[in-house]
Amino acid sequence: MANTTKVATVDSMCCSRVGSVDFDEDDATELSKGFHALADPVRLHLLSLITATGSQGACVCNLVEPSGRSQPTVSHHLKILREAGLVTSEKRGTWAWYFVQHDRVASLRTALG
Amino acid sequence: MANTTKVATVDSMCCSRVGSVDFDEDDATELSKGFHALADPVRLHLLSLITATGSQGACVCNLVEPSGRSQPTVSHHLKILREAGLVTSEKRGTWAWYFVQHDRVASLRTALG
DNA sequence: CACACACATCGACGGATGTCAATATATCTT
DNA sequence: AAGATATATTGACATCCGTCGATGTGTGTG
Repeated sequence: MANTTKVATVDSMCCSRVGSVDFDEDDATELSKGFHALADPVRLHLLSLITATGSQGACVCNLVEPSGRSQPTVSHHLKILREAGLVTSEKRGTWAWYFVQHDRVASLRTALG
Repeated sequence: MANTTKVATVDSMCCSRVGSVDFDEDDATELSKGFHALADPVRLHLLSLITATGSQGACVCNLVEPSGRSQPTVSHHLKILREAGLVTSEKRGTWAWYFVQHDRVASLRTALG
């Protein structure tokens, strides 16, 4: 109980854990943005494909076909994952590479328990 | 890698972990339902309030006012949490009590890493 | 039985979301 | 410079979602 105060929560990311006494509407709003990004099967599949590459990252050109969606749709979902902080991207020539932001994933996991 | 086969995943709940080689569209669809239930600040707040009661559970009558929403809206969100398997409910006289389904929460946490 | 109370369901509304075709932008190749 | 390739953006559309007021349902109380 000692390190559950607002002040003690680190890294600007987030939050009090769900179930904590000081888990308030602001925490809920912040957290819900992260879970919202995970609340779509295409995005979860994309995140899984990117995660499976380890630190190497995934090229968009290798994500479109396995996702079963059009290229613009994949681009749209990757943008949502990026804006939620779950992935980062890097342009390499013509290609775009995506990487998992493990810290953010971990913060969501931690908030659940 | 030895216990990541489909067969080895336990408890009917779910799933291969995100990033696992055999995390497929079906896993993504199943998981996304769980995260969808968490993708709303009101539902996260409700879940937190219920979690904070421990094994005692929370009466709906104690959830409406802190949520800042109308009673029908709270009832709507509780239904979504229930259908996602994150909470259970029990009628006691005129009141309805809600309890966290810790197994389900844990399965979502586990799927994240 | 009649009334009050707690909760669920229904109906409606505005706004958000997932999807794709078309188009724009940027980079590489010849 | 011209074309080819990879990705992002735009626009349109159907569907889904959160919200509330009104109403339904079941339970306890006088």
